[in-house]
Amino acid sequence: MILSRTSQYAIQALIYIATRPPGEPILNRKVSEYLGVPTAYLAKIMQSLCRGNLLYSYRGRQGGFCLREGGEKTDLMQIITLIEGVGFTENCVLGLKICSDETACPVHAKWKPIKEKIVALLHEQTLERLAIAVQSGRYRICDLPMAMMDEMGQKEI
Amino acid sequence: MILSRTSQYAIQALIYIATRPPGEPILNRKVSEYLGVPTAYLAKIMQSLCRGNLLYSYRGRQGGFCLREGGEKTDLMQIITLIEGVGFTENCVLGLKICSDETACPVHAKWKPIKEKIVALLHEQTLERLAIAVQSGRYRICDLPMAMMDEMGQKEI
DNA sequence: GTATATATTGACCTAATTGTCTTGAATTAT
DNA sequence: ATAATTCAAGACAATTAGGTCAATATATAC
Repeated sequence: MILSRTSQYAIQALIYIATRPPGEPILNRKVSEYLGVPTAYLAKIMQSLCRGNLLYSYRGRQGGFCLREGGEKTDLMQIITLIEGVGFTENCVLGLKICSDETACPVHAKWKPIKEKIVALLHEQTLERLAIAVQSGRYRICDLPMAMMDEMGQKEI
Repeated sequence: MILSRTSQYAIQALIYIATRPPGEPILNRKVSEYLGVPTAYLAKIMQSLCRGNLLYSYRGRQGGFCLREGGEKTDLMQIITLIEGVGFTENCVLGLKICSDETACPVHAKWKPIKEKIVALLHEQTLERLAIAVQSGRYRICDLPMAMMDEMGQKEI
């Protein structure tokens, strides 16, 4: 698996939050129900995202989570780096501790341009773009069919 | 991390075996010492590679492991698929159970061509090519400096 | 045949990841 | 003030990946 489950949940949650009206806190419980991911686990991930300055959190009634100002400009690379660290793209494919342009594993040279493409892709995918894609109805961030998703939305707003 | 440690060990071991004279069994212990990976753990991985028809194993004195006939044509994609299953490239980046060209996550379309490039690269990297690259002395499959690697080689042959 | 060397097997251990639960702190509505 | 609601924090449990060990089966050398 390319991304850890934790990164996947983080990305899904952030895209979902980005599709909601900004400044209006959304509950962790609602996000987890929507995405179908474990509530308590998502809560910890949301905490990391707060500590990583991607989200604001508010306690008490009317509380919840909001994107920070400018948060729509956050891209997937930032999120993944926050959760998994820089090793995600920097480490050697074969696991060598030392693998650079000078002293390389036999895959290094071929892998490098692909890695750069991956990084470029992850950088160009901002929450803003992803949220718009989802709002268009052509793309999904969870496995529930559209009908159920609408239903859940109606019930709560 | 893109590849699991297990896949990394498997690839390193197979490349190393491919650099040795074919038909001459090499000990698991020697491979693990050369690569600097846990002997007992590598033994289990070698077993998987036997069950996956990439290696032959021989017990008793003069025993060890050999590439199967034509094994030099084995490519990295085959090895990874054997160890991690097909999900490695087929699964959705965001972890959705359902994500195809028809019903997709918002990254799917952009990710697809990159994924294809990764798969193509992994397919063109055969043990034969990788072994030649390592034998040229320009590339490494373990973290030991060349001097120590030579030394280990001398001691045993 | 006996001893030695090797892979095989399965049980076991350890660490990391993923997931759960309980308690506490902060905020708001009444 | 009080009660209700929400996030924060840390302990805990379950699962998986990574790693170890001991007993066994098999082959070879002598």
